[in-house]
Amino acid sequence: MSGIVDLAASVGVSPATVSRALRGLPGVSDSTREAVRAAAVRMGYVASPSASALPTGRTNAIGVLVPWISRWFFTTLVDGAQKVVSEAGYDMLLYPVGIASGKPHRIDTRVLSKRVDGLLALSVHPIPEEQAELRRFRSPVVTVGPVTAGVHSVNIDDVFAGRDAAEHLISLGHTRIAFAGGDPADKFGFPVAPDRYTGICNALLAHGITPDPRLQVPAEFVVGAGHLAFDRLWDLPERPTAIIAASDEIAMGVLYRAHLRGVRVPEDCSVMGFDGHDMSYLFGLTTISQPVREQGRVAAALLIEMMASSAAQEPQSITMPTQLVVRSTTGPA
Amino acid sequence: MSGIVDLAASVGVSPATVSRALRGLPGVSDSTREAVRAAAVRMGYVASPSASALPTGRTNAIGVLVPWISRWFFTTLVDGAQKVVSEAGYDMLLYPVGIASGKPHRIDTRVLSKRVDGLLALSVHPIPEEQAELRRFRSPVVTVGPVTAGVHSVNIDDVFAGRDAAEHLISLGHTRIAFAGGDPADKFGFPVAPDRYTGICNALLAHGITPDPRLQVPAEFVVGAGHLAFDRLWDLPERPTAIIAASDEIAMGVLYRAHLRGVRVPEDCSVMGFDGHDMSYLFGLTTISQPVREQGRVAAALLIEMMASSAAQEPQSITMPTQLVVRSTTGPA
DNA sequence: CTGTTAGCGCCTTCAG
DNA sequence: CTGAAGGCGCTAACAG
Repeated sequence: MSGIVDLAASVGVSPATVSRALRGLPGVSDSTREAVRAAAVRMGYVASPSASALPTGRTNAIGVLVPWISRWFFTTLVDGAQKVVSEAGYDMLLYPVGIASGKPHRIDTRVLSKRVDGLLALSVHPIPEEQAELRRFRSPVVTVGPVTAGVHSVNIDDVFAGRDAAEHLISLGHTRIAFAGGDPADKFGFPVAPDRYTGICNALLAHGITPDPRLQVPAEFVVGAGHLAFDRLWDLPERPTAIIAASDEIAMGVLYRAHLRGVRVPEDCSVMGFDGHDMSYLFGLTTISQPVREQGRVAAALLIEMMASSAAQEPQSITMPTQLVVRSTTGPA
Repeated sequence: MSGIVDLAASVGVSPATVSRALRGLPGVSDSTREAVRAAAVRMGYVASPSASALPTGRTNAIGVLVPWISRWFFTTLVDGAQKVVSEAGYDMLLYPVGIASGKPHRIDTRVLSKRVDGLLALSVHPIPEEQAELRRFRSPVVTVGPVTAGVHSVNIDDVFAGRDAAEHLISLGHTRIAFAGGDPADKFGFPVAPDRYTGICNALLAHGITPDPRLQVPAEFVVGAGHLAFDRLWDLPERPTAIIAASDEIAMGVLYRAHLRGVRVPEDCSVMGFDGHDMSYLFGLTTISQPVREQGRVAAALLIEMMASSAAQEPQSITMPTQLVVRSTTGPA
């Protein structure tokens, strides 16, 4: 375990010079710098991040707050961010947050701010405690998903996306359009599914169709939730002619269950989802796709830019476009 | 940003006492400990990891080397490991490794060993440089997947799994059994797909069937690779009656392509995969399932146990069971 | 261009 | 049970 002192001694310079040489700081002659570099490689020396974090106050790492790392949406965001982060020379700390256990993010600003130079918070819940905690964070913060006032964010327009989905079905002649999504037990007001539903309702109303509340059934963002949602909708006295699921994963569950019950898609019922899941094409699923990996990249890039320029910027909200992808699960009413 | 000195002053004790009190070390009176704790909470004090890493040499973090975070297998491993890691109070650093770019792991032992107390290496390639680097690592290392001599590992028996898959098809009367997997361009000898194929061949031979090399077509571990693989197999003069894909994802691609070309599964051709992907049931996919999340948990637990007990243990290899899951994509020949 | 001198914030002997 | 002193490995301000 050679330290900076050993290296300095072996080259015949002071530790300070080694530090300057290796970090590319000015004020070192080319020959000295080269000698130091060569010796560092030869001895396998790398500065200890912990040790240099002390005087500089910079850890050279960013933290990522993730609710469910195993869900496609988050995995893909992290994947997008990771490339940018590692290319910028930062390490990435992954922090699970407690939504999975029915509780919202548990952001412990104190430890975190001593561990990382910046924070990427995915799908932050719009509850005051959580948002306040995020704003209290001393280093730059970027969120992906629901907007937190005073914090930079990358997102899509869920209301618009919902409208687009409904417009597609309406143009196919559907009027009894159901929605599978939203969680009545959610005490934290996570807005994604509700926003998408709002967009749907807006579109219906704009076409003179009154939204039927019975056609809205709850569903978490998992495949399994689609099974139950389909059953509830299909057992209704007046069935829908089309189902919009709050995510592609839910839609996949809907399709599965429909198939099992002998319901033909799209002849008996159209189905569509949101997100543009990598596998949705396997099901021929019509969807409102969003650039998930790209959002991860953009958020990470913004974060890194903020960390570089210490000047505090006006919080900005970057909204990325969504796109209707028509496949074979939607058809005429 | 209150430090340990401020806290100590506010309680009226020395920094040393604060340190002992907060870390639960013996030699502090209950009353003092409580007073310190209360003050810490009140002032929002948490010890800086960087600062305490310096004297102790422990960073309180573990590193995870991941080739492709967005692939289901790795995501699920990380998910399993994460719970264990965070519950043990460690932070998790995610390191992308360069396999994606056609290069093997680039393990920079030097930085890493100053950043983390332990390493979880997923799907390490069996090339000497990489394995040597892993063994050189000073802190505990656990791998998941291919075994590295001298390093603890968690894995499954891929040869056995392959044999099981083939046995299932043979028992259904199949003799022309194809395999979609393996990468001829792989210069690093990643053994998973080859091992599975070896198991298949063993089973065939045990039943007096000579493996036909033309029935083995390459496929990376992605859905898209299944398309091409199916086409190549189905355009053969003598078609197979069953296809074993090296992973469920490849199998999904095979199914998609088969469906597109009007090939009925399993009437015209049986299809099965490996891994037990969360979504494989949606396709009725028969598979050899492995406990992926559990492997992540077990590997993380082993790693943490090693970090706790400084005593070096004999490297062990934990092999987890696989299981045939019969669904509807396999049937009589 | 380079070395010297102080810390960064915490932990850990060793006294008391 | 508690405090004082020294050091972990590196960086930063100041000399030279």
